[in-house]
Amino acid sequence: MREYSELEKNRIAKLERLKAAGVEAYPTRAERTHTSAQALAAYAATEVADSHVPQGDYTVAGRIRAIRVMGKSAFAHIEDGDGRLQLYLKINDVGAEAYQLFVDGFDLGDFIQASGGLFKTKTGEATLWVRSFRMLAKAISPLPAAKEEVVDGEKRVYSAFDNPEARYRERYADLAVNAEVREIFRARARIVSAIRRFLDGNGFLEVETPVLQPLYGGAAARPFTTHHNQLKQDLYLRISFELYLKRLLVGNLERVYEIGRDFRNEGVSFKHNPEFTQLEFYWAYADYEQVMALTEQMISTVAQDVLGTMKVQYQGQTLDLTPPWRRLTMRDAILERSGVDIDAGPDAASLYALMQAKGIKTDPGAARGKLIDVLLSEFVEAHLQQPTFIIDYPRDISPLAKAKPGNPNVVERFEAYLAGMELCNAFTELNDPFDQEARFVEMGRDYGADAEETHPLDEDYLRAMRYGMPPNGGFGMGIDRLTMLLTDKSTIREVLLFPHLRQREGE
RNA sequence: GGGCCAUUAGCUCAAUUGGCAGAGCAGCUGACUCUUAAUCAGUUGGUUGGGGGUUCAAGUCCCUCAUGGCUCACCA
Repeated sequence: MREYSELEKNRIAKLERLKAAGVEAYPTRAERTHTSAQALAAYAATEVADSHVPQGDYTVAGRIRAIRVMGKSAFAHIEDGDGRLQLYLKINDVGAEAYQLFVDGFDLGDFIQASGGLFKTKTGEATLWVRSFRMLAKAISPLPAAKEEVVDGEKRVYSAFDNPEARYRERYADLAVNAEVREIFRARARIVSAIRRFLDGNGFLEVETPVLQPLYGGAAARPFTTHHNQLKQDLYLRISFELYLKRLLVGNLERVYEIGRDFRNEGVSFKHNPEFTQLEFYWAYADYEQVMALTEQMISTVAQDVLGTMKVQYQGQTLDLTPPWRRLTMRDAILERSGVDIDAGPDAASLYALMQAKGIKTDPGAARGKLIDVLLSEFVEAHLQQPTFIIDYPRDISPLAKAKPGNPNVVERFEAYLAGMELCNAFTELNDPFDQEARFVEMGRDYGADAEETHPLDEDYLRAMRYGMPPNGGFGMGIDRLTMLLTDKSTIREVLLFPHLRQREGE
């Protein structure tokens, strides 16, 4: 049973009074001739003899963010999608009845439409001298911010709404009250659109592949499971797009990409959300060197488009995205930071022994790829602040990547790191159906003890590959993480409109 | 899943050694026809996250549950 707070009861009473006075509190239509920014720009461009006399005819609409009543006149600030505008209401100009209605019936958070001319107050703020106004939508619940004003071009916030849990649970209120939060999502949209422009401009075709899949694959992650009732078939929410996009290369689509949602049934952290937005592209006749070059070009171009610079401020440091980025083999990276030469440990047992000798604690049963992963995340990642490509990964943790010619234990794969965080993952794609099948089987053996990490053998994918798949380079990147980097946010939740939170009791 | 921390009015936060739960803003009443954190006077608002315990007395100490934050683990 919903219970209204004292403040909400007040507003409901006001709503009743407005209705009694014949005011429609939720009219069907609104009118607007100018946004706040358009009105201010139009006024600024107007020749004005006496700035204290209202000029022009503007109708604006927005949410009331501040009200200052001084007896028989009142000031208010409204906020719309473009910014803020001050309103000035005077009893002589709007009429006693309407004026009283405003003072008694309008609250912070209400949507209002107002018409009049613009003038400058004696403190110099361009302000709408209201001739008429009306309610567009009455707010029943008070917005969770007490006060917020722009003074001397500087924003001052009082009692800001900044409790993270409340902000994420009631993101609508967060957005309504915190303009800088709206800005994050505008930036996010510009990032996605810049990526599309870049890939489209490079001859890539945007495609859409199934989210509901009979088999999951393309990454090592636990899937969400669902069920199709009529077909009586269990389905998985995809954990990656990879195997479907590469089927398209078999179909002679040479450059494809998809931007969409992946789902991974795993832990939630500052850089993991159960669903996240992924970009993957596949590029026929290219290898990982070409993909690397395209990657640094794409990300630096996006930064330039969105931020106007390739030197990005992130958590107090400057990340320079200007190509070319540093390239470092995984072996050298690990050797440099931990003193362990992974080439000297060609199998799990010998590598484990090397790590033991250095006093590095690990799980003795771990596969070689896992051990390398430990070395990388423990010794190297934190040092990879400036953009760096870590290249040439061990074969046994890369079942979809092609081996480096002359070195069967190493595959042509890279990951880009920025601010100590993995940003993207790419490789020269494996296109040999026999090798691919062997890898699938191998994965089943290496991780067989843990059924959840077993990579299911995708027979249809192998069938596709047997029709012939051109040599190609593939790429995957989390859009959320790129957005974190470009908006200077330290957690993924800040760049997701509705991050996953545990359900509250009773909801 | 583990560890640490947090949860007090609509919002942001106080509350000494366990000793009458407070402030600012918002709200309400009144004054005020160029204010901008408007100002001035008055005033309402609390199951201190839920449950249990110790105590003459618990926001404060103990147990437990819930949610969140940070962190570790997990995450080719």
